[in-house]
Amino acid sequence: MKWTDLDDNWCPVARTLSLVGDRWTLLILRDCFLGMSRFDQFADSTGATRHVVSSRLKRLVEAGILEKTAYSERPKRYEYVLTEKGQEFAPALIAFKDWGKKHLPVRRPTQA
Amino acid sequence: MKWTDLDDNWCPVARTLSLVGDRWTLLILRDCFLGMSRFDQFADSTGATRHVVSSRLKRLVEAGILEKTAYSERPKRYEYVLTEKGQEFAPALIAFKDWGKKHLPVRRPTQA
DNA sequence: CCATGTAAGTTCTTATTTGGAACTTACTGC
DNA sequence: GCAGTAAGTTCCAAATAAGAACTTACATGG
Repeated sequence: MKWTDLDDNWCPVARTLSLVGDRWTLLILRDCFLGMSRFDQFADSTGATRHVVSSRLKRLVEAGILEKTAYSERPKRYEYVLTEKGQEFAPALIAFKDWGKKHLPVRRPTQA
Repeated sequence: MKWTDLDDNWCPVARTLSLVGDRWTLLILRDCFLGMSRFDQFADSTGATRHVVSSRLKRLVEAGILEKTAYSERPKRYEYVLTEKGQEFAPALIAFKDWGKKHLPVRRPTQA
């Protein structure tokens, strides 16, 4: 069975993950919650390749989780913003954050 | 940057996802919460291939999220059970379940 | 008009992961 | 010895990801 076959699975967790469960997707959503909205911000912050960021953003927009809007007409420039639907991923990200803080403390001090 | 480089990332969400963010992992954890504990149960329920299930279980045991115990000595047979650490993924899975129920209603009736 | 810069992708090649199915091991029972 | 059970392992093909360069559409300055 393929991962993409999960979109109409009996289980809501599976249906959700079929949208956001590929690598880097949830980290892009994290960045949106942190206030980022530009393509290069996502690429720099997550560390994913530009192609993957592009592919993930397209998927998230198609799913109605992010909204792609132009913030400049000439030249055409876009930003990606969480929709209300997207805002509702907050509990999941908070849960992962709490888990990571408790169980995976940073072993060395963070550098800028 | 590779996905596996995230294990000592500044962000706890990233560190968490470096453990559980690969395809099928969270669905295996879902199955554990549902009471499943055997290898074939995970393979049948998730739909992932046996190789992927094996690889994911190994990773989860290494991370201390699941515990692999023998429930039979002859022949040697194993089951996988959530540790306390693993139990603490419940909020994340509940969040995805809630999101999926609200935003991705099943379009056709589920069959047995 | 040309060069440079910016932002957002797109393309191409290589490396890695996943999908699929068969196979292997260690037992039990007949 | 064969069939069955449970838990993996192996191999090959397909898909995805990593990495880096390239392209497009603008603006600006000389």
